[in-house]
Amino acid sequence: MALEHELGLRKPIELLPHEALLNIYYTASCLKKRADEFLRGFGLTDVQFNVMMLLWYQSGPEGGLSQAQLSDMMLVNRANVTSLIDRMEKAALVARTASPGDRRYNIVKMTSRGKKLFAKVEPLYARQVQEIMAVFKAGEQKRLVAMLGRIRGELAR
Amino acid sequence: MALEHELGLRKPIELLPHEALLNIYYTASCLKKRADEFLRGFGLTDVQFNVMMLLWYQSGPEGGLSQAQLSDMMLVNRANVTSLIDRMEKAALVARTASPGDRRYNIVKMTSRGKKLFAKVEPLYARQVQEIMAVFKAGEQKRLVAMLGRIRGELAR
DNA sequence: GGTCGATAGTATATATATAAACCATGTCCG
DNA sequence: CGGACATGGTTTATATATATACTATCGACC
Repeated sequence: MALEHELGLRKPIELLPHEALLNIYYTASCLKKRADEFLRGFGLTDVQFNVMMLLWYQSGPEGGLSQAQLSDMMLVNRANVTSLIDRMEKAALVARTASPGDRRYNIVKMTSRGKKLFAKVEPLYARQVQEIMAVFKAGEQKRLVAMLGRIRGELAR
Repeated sequence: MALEHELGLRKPIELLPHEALLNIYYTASCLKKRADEFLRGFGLTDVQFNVMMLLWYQSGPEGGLSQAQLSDMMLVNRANVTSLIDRMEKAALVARTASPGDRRYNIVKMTSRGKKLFAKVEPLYARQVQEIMAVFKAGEQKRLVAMLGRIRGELAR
């Protein structure tokens, strides 16, 4: 459906480039809401789940990631990661451990509770993602990925 | 560029549907950051500018929009609009006015300062949007809009 | 070997978002 | 009429985000 109707606008969006931009923006917002709603049932937020996904799939040789690495991989300010990890540590999902060589770093690792929860939730999450994205054939998904990559490339210039 | 490299991931994103989802999510995030950066120069946030755009282009016969209408058009909780309009009112960008017929409503209207600022900023903003989206021809932009609409349609089911 | 600059994490102030509970007002229907 | 229900706005608690300034640590270089 057209964004114009979904938002209940009285008048159409005038410029096509702006309509395209708003489509990206609001589609991301809808996807986030859906993910949050699904994950709330497990006591997680989408951001916290993303941290767990990064720790699960992207951990380095020390068995975790530093807060700075997490902030890079999430495109957020590193100040943000402090409170995020505080909350996740309080929920016993992750733990800060000292880095052996360099005392500036915290290595964030998943706890066994975190791992157990992630192992349970992740397949259900992946299934949802696949169901939603099944509106596209693989070729279309690749085309979408390529288009969005071009926009980010333009933004980075 | 591929998301994998932009985020500095050690391993590729395994599932294409998930890669597509993350592309939407991070592209929106990059667009938001860019808009915020541009608008900060005028003392605005992207959300506040969006409110002004809605008030400018979508105002009803009373010359404004209610907070509930704004929340619908922005896909946010109406609780959120209270503090947003508080801040914008403090900055003298908008004003709450009483609705003639129904005392439950606030009609939010732009102040003359708000209108003057918007009239100055909007053309510059529109130009930026057009420059960024100029990586696509009009036909591609339409295809992108259609694809994203299909995803939201799937989410709404 | 001590100072300088870079890097990691934290603290603070502020903006945006949600959910949930609440009050005031409108509407509808028996 | 009057109670039930719906709607608009606010409040509160909580989560996420930014910018900025601060501390601790590390490395490099004279």
